[in-house]
Amino acid sequence: MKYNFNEIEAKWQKYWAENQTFKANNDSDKPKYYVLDMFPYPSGAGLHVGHPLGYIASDIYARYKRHQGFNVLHPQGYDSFGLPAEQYAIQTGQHPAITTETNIATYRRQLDQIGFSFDWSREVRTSDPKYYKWTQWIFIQLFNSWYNNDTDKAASISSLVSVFETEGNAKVNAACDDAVKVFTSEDWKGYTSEQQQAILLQYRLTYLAETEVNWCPKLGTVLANDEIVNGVSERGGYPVVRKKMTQWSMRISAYAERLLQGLETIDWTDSLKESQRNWIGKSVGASVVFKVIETEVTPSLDVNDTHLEANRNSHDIEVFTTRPDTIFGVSFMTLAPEHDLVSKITTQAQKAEVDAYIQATAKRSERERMADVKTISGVFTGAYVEHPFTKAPIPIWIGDYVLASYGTGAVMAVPCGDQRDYDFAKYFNIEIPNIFDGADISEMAFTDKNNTKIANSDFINGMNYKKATQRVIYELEQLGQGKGKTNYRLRDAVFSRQRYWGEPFPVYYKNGMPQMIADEHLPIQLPEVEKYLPTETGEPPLGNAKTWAWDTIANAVVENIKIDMETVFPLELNTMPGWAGSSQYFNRYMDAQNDDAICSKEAMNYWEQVDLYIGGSEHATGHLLYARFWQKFMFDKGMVNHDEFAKKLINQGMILGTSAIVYRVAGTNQYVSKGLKENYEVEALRVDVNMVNASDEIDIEALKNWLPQFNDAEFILEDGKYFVGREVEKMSKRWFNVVNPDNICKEYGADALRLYEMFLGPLEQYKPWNTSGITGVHGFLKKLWKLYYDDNGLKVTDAQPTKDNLKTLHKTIKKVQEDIENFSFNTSVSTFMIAVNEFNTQKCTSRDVLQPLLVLISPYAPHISEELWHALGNEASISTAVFPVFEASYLVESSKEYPISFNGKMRFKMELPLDMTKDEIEKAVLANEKTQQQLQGREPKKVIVVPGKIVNIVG
RNA sequence: GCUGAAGUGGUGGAAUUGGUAGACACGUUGGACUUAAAAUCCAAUGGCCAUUAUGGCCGUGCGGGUUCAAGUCCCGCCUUCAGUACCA
Repeated sequence: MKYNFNEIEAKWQKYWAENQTFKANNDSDKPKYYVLDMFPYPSGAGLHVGHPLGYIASDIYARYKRHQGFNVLHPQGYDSFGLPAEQYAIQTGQHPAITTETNIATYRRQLDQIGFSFDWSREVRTSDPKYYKWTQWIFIQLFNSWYNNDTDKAASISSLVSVFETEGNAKVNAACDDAVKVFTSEDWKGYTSEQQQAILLQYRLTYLAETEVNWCPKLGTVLANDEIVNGVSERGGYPVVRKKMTQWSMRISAYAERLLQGLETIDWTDSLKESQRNWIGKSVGASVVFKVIETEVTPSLDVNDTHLEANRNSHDIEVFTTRPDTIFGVSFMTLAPEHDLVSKITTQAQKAEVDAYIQATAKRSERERMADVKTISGVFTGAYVEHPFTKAPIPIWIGDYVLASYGTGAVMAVPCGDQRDYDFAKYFNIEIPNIFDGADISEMAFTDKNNTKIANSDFINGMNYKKATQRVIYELEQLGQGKGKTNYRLRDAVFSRQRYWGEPFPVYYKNGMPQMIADEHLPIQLPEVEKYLPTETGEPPLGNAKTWAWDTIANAVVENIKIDMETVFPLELNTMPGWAGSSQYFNRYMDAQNDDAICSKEAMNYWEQVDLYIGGSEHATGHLLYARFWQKFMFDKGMVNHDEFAKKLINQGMILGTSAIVYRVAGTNQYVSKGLKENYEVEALRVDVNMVNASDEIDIEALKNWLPQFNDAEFILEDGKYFVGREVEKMSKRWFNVVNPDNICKEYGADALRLYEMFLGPLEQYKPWNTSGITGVHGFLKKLWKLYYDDNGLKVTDAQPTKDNLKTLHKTIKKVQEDIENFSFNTSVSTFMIAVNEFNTQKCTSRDVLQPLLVLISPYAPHISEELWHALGNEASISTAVFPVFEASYLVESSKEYPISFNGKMRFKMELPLDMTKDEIEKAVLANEKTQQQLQGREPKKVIVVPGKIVNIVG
């Protein structure tokens, strides 16, 4: 019988689907295990061989856990809202739902042919109204919540309202907008409903606010910080500018500290945790208030602009510093050009110069400002602040090295202790007082805070950094001009997108204030639009919808013409960002068909949280941070029972493409083989890798037919062959280096694909795909097959296994089990190859070892294992089989080949019984002829014997 | 700059955590089978030297160190990749 993999794989895939072999049960007595993949965005290009890498790894683990007796949840779905489908819709008019549906069908076919053990009965699609109903629902819960810093958790907004009604907001310690004003209970009761709603918006966990956003004109939408790479959009690489817009935001900053602390409790990779720590960017220091000296200040200050901070006036400048100990080294103050106070404090004399500077910096895009960090620029405002302790006047400057978006947008400049302040001071000839004992600051600032004592600093002279910091904070508190403060870089996340293909908000507007639609009317479904572009007035695409208004009597979406602002109101035109749908899908899988809740309490109590999550590290500061935020919120609200959603996370690396390059002689249609290209002036062109064989030789006829430009090309050959150059880069259509798993499955089989992807190298690593190597694992599968079948049929017998048979089997069990548990799937493949070779050499036919061998291999190569498993007479699927138990006794040997070393260098080997004592071993080795030969009559100085391992003779 | 990861044959990568470096596979070379190709099988394959079998020397990015023994541990460099960056 021949190994007909195509037939076998189709047969068992059908069997698994029909028998729902991998359906997970929500009420089982077995222990549970939840293995999750990052669900894919179904793009039009389909899967390439790089995509399934992580899925194969998680599938091996899931199948292994099933063999270990766990009830395994291994679901899959689609993150099906997103830009490409919408871009395609704009170009073709095709509804994104249709494209998405087609793409999903392709993905499903491709995934199925690889033989994954997914429980498809729990499939979710983020663009499915049945699913996004719950995304909308969570949005409403966030809207109806605020963050109480005293209890350190989210609480319902109604609890906040009752505090306002009884005592105002003076004692409320909330994560809220900085601009919140103090009011009493009487004030509160006197406010109109709109005023009250406006105040509550400043507390809600999702709120509407005018924010400076990253606007991408080309995409016509705002982008989150993590969607921008090097100043251009991650998708498409278009320029991004800053722009003020009214947007929904998520108050993720409220959770900054808990997101940081939570990292300690989860088993994620260090690099990923570090990325998140950097992104959260905690820094501890102090906030200091500097009072503007009033001489020239324009009198038209807004006296009503009171801040929660006591003692603060509108013409005070608050700064954040991590070095309060250097406060006596302050010689100027720098404000960001965008700082609110700039226009208020600038003197008449400096006004023209300041305005010119602000205009110049505003013109420069963020990108230019980032690229150009060396140029020092700034301008004096003419105003001064008073030093809190010395009362000396300190000049206020503006400089674009200060960022409006970090801290307070103002810094106290200490040129002797900070290099940027130093450079600025040198450039503008500002004084640089030295406050470090013995430090040399003639060339550069002294930034080493741990190796100096403070000098020239009044009450902190002679103190170290730590003591001085404490003292300065204490003194500032006494003055009411500062306090210890922790600052986070993490910004609130903008949650609005001016796109069509995303979750609509369950929000309508009444008197300009947002109103939530009640839970029972969800989902609010995406309306039909005539075109997917922004409207002529610049509104988002939903502005094109004719039926997009909320009738508060009928509780239904109705036609826009019915809007009367009495009972029918306009609906929100923005949609939610890509990360909305992916921030809670892992909980939905636990109970995917539930219409009454995201997940029932019972299901939640059973599955608890994801035990193993496998996905790419590119989501470190996006999805993985937002999902943790939502999970913590849901935990606060008692919807889930863990405040981290994934216990363990592994980042799979990427499989890269190996592009093929031909060299065209400049200005001709001649192509020169790689080895001869040095003799010509050439330009490199990428060609389809599928025309190139394993030795880098290209099929010239195929190339000629590939594109018209090659039809009458001439080739300069080496040894009658044309060799291409190679380049390792991301697999992408534009480099013609995409390898399609469909072709691999057809030619070598899914099992070969699975084994080979694992064999390529460690899971976490980036590695190039090279199709020629697959013959190795393909050959292994054929050998495996031949171990069970020869020309006469099945050759497995009931013969007693030999000692050697058992030794090979148990060696393999031990190694494979260790490998799977350590996620070193690459080395298991080698282990299987060695085992099969050994069984071949042993001429093993014994069912007692060949049957357990199949179970070991089945997580990796499920189809062939299932086929042979049934051929051996088993009725049920191999996935119900128990993983063989390792018995150490089979590996015990009575003797071993000892390496005998001289001065650490191995010289020869010697067979010695393992039960010998140290002394006996030493004696035996010294008595050996070869040892004597090596010693040449000398006495050894020392003999080191490590029983079972090595003998080393020092002489 | 900072943070994280990593440097082992022509290539992908192993090495039981300090104990025979290069498993396994690709590629290459030679051979068998075949009219031929494919497939399959066998042999060789880190470098250098020697050879009648046996052998010898050098080798895990570089330079030191610890140790009977270092790819592995310590110190100091170099390089590559990834993330992040005027963060006060």
